[in-house]
Amino acid sequence: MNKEINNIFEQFLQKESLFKDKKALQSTYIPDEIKHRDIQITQIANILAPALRMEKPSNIFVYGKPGTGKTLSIRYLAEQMLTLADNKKIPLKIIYLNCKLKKIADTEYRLIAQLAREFGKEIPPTGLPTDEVYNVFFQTIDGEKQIILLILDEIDRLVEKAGDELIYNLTRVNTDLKQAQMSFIGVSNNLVFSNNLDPRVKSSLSEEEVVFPPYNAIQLQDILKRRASEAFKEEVIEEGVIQKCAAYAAREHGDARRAIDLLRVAGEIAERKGDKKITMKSVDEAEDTIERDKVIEIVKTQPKQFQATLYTVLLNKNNAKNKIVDTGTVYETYRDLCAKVGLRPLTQRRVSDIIAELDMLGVINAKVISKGRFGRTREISLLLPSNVEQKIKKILEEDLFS
DNA sequence: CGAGATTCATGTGAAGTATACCTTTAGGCTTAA
DNA sequence: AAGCCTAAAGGTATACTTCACATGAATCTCGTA
Repeated sequence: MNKEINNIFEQFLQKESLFKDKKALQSTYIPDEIKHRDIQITQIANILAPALRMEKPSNIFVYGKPGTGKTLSIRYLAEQMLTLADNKKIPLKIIYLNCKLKKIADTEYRLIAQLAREFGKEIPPTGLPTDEVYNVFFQTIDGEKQIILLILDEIDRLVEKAGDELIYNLTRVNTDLKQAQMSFIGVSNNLVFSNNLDPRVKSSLSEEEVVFPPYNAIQLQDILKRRASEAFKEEVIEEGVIQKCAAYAAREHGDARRAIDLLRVAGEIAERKGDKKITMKSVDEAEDTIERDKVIEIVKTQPKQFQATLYTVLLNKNNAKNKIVDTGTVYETYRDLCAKVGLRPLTQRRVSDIIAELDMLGVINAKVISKGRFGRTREISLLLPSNVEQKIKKILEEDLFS
């Protein structure tokens, strides 16, 4: 074994970790107690409670900005209900689906297929009629008396891509079900989303509504302190670090997830450097790292064509004087690039859609504007810090030219 | 000078096509009685 | 004759293409003051 590598591991083991339990800062972690969301949690609990008596609860529509504890609260309740149901032998099933995940739940077929899979049915990725998959799903769940809670996270994404008819169909399944009953919990980050919904869909989905307001700085601090005490060992956090994390997040509409990420990454950075304490400086560094890692992760997992499109945007952006490019120039360079790397070029129509999707992912910023006499186009710009941009460029080059 | 027409470059919707994958069906081959 | 395998037929979802029309403000045109 390589001696250097071995050294790294040895050193790592000798170094005393700052963390006691890193899980407490990961996004999947559900704490025993959720702070400052009592009102929302009781509200939802009251609505869902009938499920434990085998009565179908009302459908709920939950909304609030990112990082306001929506997903966390619901998962927490789900967990509680499941343990209770398990003890008392109540046939309760809770399914959680995140609709923004590409290839999982972003079309009608895929959503239903995924649901059926949750119940242990094998559904092929394509080939079956959607009706058929519906049938399989119905029959599976109606096979026994049970209550099903379906949590659709980021439901706005789903509706945007697949239309609201799908939701309407889903909310009406109960009329066809003899034994089982199904309720919906739609979760959305987008506050105005429900206004664009078909009124019928809206009324059936949001029989009840729960709003999650942003946390304020004090609440954020409180949450962070709690998490930190679980995650870190005693005395490893320097004075003011928590406040700083909270302040950063409060600036971004009280996004607790961001605050927690910040703290975790700051801890990781400090640990890697061999520091004994997490300092303010680590937080600053974490601030840079986080955004970068998030975007990089997205970029890496995109299909080749998306990467190629993004790459041409990057190329053009640097040549343009005001850092803004338009669809036409992107498409031209895109074709050149395709020729260079041996990729079959797509039509401008498709590239236009891809640009729109990249915009939705938040990697680029594309706005449709009319330049009067000079036609109309998308003004594409990047909002990433230049070091992130360089890194992405490198990754794309590796991916594309190999 | 100003209202309305024109224009450009691309957005955008609808319909069609290619591909990958599915089930069903029919035929052919093997096997066992 | 029954059973099993394979290949063809017929069907679907998805990503993409093709076609055609929609947009919307800068610019042009032309009638009027």
